[in-house]
Formats: sequence, C-alpha cells, structure tokens
Amino acid sequence: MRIEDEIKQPVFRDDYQKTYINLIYTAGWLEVQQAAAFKPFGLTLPQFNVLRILRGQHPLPATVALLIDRMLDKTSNASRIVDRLEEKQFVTRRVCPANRRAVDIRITEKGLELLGRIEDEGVMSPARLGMGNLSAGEMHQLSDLLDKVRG
Amino acid sequence: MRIEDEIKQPVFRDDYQKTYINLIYTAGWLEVQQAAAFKPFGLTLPQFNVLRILRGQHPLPATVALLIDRMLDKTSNASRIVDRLEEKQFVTRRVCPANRRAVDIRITEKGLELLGRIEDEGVMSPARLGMGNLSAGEMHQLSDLLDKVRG
DNA sequence: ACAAATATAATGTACATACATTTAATGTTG
DNA sequence: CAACATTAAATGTATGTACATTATATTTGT
Repeated sequence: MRIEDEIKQPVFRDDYQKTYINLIYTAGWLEVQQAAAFKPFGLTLPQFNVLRILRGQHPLPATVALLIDRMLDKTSNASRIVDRLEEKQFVTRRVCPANRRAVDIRITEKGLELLGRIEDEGVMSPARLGMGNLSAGEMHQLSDLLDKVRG
Repeated sequence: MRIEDEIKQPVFRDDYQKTYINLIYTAGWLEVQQAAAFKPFGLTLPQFNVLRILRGQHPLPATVALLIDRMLDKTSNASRIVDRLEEKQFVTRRVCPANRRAVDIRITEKGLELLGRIEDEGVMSPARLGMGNLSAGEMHQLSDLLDKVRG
C-alpha cells in the first residue's frame, strides 16, 4: 500500500520527505509485527535479541559490554534488559572471577528452550520479517539503497 | 557503508534477515540524526511532529483525537506529549466549549517561533533527512520497495 | 426523562531509550 | 605503596511506547 494512503496524507513537501517518512514508518511497522510475534512468549524484541547473542556465546558467558557491542541499539540499557531476563530465569548473572568488575551472563536451559520454541514457530521466516513480498533481486536493491542512505 | 561492517557482523542467516536488519538499523540511524538536530532546541522528535500538526491547524485548535489520527505512531500517548509541550508553553489546552469531553489544543506564538527557528536551521533538508546520498530515481525506487514490503 | 452505550481524554503500569551519575574494581604512576 | 585515572556495571531521571483502566461528558434507545 502506498505510504500516502497508509498515513492518509495525500501530499508531501517533496520526495525527500516522503521517502524519509516511508522509511521510518515501514521500520516501525516491521517492529510492531515482530513484537506481536514475541508477545505470546512473554518476550520483547530487545530481550529476544539479547537472548540470541547469549546463545551465540553459549556455553561461554557474555559480559554487559559484549552485549552492548553486539546490540543494534548501542545506547540502550543492557543492564536492565538482563534484569528482566534474569527475573524470568532465562539467564544467570555471576560476578566474573577473573575480573570482579565484570559480570558473566549465561543463557539457561530454559532460555535455550524458549528460543527454540520461538524459532520453530517461524518468527524469523521471510514472511514474518516482512520480506515475503520482495523477490531476491528487490531485496538486494533495497539493502543497497539503505546502505547508500547512511552514506 | 555496508550493513555487515556497520554492525560488525560479517555474515547473516540469509538475505531476508540481512535486509530486515538493514531496514530497522537504518531507520534507527535516521532517528538518531534527527533527534540530535532537535536537541539544541529542547524538543524531542514526537514533540516536533505534534507541533507541526498544530501549526497545520492554526489558528484552529486540534483535539487529542486529531493528533493521534495524524501521528505516525498511532499507539503513542498524545496526552503526555502535549503535557510536555504545555509545560514549555509551546501549546495551550482548553476544554472545548462545544463538546466538553474534548480538549482544544493550540500552538502558541512561542511554539510557532520555535518551529520557524528549527526549520530555518535546515532540519528538514534532504541531507538532514538522510536522503542527501540518493538521486531522485533512487529515492523513488526506495519508496516503492518500502511500499512493497508492507504488502 | 433516564439508563445504558459510546466518545474523549487522562491516568496507571511495564518496558525501553537517552543520557548523566555513582559504585566498585583494577591499572597506572609518582 | 598511595593517589589518581580508567573500566565495568548499576542506578537515577526524563521521555516515549504499548496497552489497560478510569473519569466525564455526550448520545442513544426505550
């Protein structure tokens, strides 16, 4: 659906503004789709992403610094996302013996099992990622254009 | 810069996931740029957008319902964004005489003056919108692809 | 006219983002 | 070694998002 119809604004100042708004709007739309998929499992999107990073390290631990480095949103607050995951027993936190400033964070069996269930359900399928309507060529085009936007 | 380098992840599961992440990441990147531009003026992005809607109505008032209808993010909380703008005296709030459930919200002179200053500074220029690196043709391509993503 | 339904905004709670400050451990240097 | 600097994480505060609930005012149906 055209962005004009989507947000019921028939006219934009110019194509720059229209494309900008389309980009922000579409990303928001995708995040809403994804969030809805996680909701039945009691996870938010950032929590899911942190769990995946931890699984990538498993059985080694990760520190908060490593999570921040790997997270899409660098300035978000990894400590508090880990708080939520710890409450739900999807991760454990233990002071790192080698460096007592750092904290070793590990995904639990319960966390691994949850990730498995979420992924079995197809949350990362092309359709669920919103990419079901693009051909392979279009995806490459889109990705290249986005790279170009960031300069 | 390629998304692989941007987030230091050399490989993605597949192109679907790569393009998805590129889209979310790029939109986040754009929002950070914009937010930084507003910061010297003491406004957030949603506050700026609400002010613009109010200027569009000026000198007629807007209701909260109208703001929600026009906002990109339908589920955000217009009441509280108006709270902030009212504290800063950029808008006024008055119970609508014709329908005392509704509230008439108006942009003040101070608010109009601020919007003017922000826009004079070029916040909505193609470069600031992140569209400075795309040709007109590329912009259309990008916008069409985004429309297609949403189906 | 009056009870029930609906409309409109505000409020409450949980979570996340943005950014500054604090606490504690470790490194460094005179 | 003691003072200072740096590192790692946690905490505090303001804002925003998501979603449910509440408080009033108005509309509707009988």
